[in-house]
Amino acid sequence: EKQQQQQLDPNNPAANWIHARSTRKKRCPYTKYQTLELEKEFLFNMYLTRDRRYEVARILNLTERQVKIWFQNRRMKMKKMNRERGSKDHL
Amino acid sequence: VMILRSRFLDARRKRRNFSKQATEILNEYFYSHLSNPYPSEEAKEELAKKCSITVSQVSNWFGNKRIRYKKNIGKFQEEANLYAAKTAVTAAH
DNA sequence: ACACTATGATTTACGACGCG
DNA sequence: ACGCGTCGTAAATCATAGTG
Repeated sequence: EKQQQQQLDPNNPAANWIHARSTRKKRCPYTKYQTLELEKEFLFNMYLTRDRRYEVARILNLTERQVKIWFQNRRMKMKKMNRERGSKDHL
Repeated sequence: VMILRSRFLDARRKRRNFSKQATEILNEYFYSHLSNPYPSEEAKEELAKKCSITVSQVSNWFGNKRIRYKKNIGKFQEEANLYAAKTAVTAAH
């Protein structure tokens, strides 16, 4: 097992908080078209059925996993936007 | 209408750098918790209040700080020493 | 005015954990 | 066990602010 060092020494990188799975896929930004279509689908329904997910993935040339995760992230984004919109809605 | 809406939403990316005092507070926390710079939700709320920014902004700041620090520790060495000395003085009371 | 860098915010992709 | 949900995050990228 890894041994932890002290944080008092400035020379110490103090790094056990270095994660990063080596197998992680590099983030690749989606095209304008892909994003627009995903947004349209999200507007239609925030949650995907298995069939819709398959179709969307096929049409946009993304994996079903990517589409699933995009919707999960999109819901979190909406939640965050609502949270900030609720606390103070002046303007 | 959609255009106006999109412009408004894009305006979220309009930003101002945080105040010197806010950055000071955030850095103090970061360097005094260098072995585990992950503030709890409660700690984030406290930092947000002290810095006059939102909790999301505190999360963004720590996310950016952790990755940028890790990517180039050398570049932050001077800053790290500065805050280490500062907190040492504070601790010495 | 203009590169170039610093910095705050947003976007992909997971790991950890929850629930039915 | 499975499979999809949320939550918090890493890492890359974006967009602008700051600086020389």
